[in-house]
Amino acid sequence: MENPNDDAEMSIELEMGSWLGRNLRRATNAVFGQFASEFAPFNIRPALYLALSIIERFPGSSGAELSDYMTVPRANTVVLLKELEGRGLIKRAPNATGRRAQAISLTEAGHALMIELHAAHERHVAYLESVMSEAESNFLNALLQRLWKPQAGSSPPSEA
Amino acid sequence: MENPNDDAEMSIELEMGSWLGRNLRRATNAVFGQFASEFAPFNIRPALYLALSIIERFPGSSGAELSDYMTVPRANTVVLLKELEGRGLIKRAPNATGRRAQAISLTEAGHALMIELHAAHERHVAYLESVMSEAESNFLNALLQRLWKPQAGSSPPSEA
DNA sequence: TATTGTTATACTCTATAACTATA
DNA sequence: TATAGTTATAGAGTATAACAATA
Repeated sequence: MENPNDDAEMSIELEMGSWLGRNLRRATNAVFGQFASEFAPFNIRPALYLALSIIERFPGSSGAELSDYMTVPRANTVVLLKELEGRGLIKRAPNATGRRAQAISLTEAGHALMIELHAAHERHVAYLESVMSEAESNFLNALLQRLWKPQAGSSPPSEA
Repeated sequence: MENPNDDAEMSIELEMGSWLGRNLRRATNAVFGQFASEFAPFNIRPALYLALSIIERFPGSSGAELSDYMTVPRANTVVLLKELEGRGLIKRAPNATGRRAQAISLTEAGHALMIELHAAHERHVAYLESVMSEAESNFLNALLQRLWKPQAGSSPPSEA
């Protein structure tokens, strides 16, 4: 039997209110999957598009700043930057103030690609909008942020 | 500077409505992280707890059935079952109807552990309830399911 | 032939430790 | 000493291909 017990399965889903984590991950994968199908022609993953978008918006940022924007460990952005640089989409110039911090910016090819990526992104957003209303989306985002964003007053004042 | 531009960062988060994917992943990780901290003493990951819970509820299931319940490829449940069996939490008996399908059930140790795991799970749920109300949680779950669950009428009737 | 169990592999993002080079 | 950049490794869940054994 390929669906042993629909009622039972449903009860599993509903009773264990805390399958929230699972629900979250599946939704994540679904959204990323739709994103991937939209961006597949450009071979761009979500993380790459985010990095490119931030670089586009804040050209001249350093890798550490990019990491801050992405709220991701530096070690990870390094890999992204390496890949983007290898593909000729970004360039890293020695910062004016010194040689350590790198001033990252899009190349011409990067700018050109971003035009297409933004279009793909709009299609992705359109898909999401077909699934839920803007009000629902806003509420969803607010609830999600409540789960991971440090809430004001939720942590005691720094002891340092 | 460790937080280069709070306003800019916020604008990134808000303008790109489609950072929903990112928002989802971070929320997922946060929820799983809280789960992990609660289950750390037992060295049980979410997937293991889910598998154990299903086996507890539907003893005698086969691996394929468990895969159906979890909506996960068989290849993955095999690994989970192997780990759980290795830890003495489940047993696999030759099914009465034949030798292929395995009748999976909890061992005594498995049942004993589940008592503690359920308690840990309740603490996890309590945490989630401290973050959002039940109404919000229900709405969140509904929206999430809309993102990944096949919607009624969203796919054409089977052509088979 | 179809299904079950299995192994291996790959992919996503995230996270940590540890090293180098620079300021 | 502190920061930036880097490398390597690991962890979580998910997914696919491919094979053997069984029905």
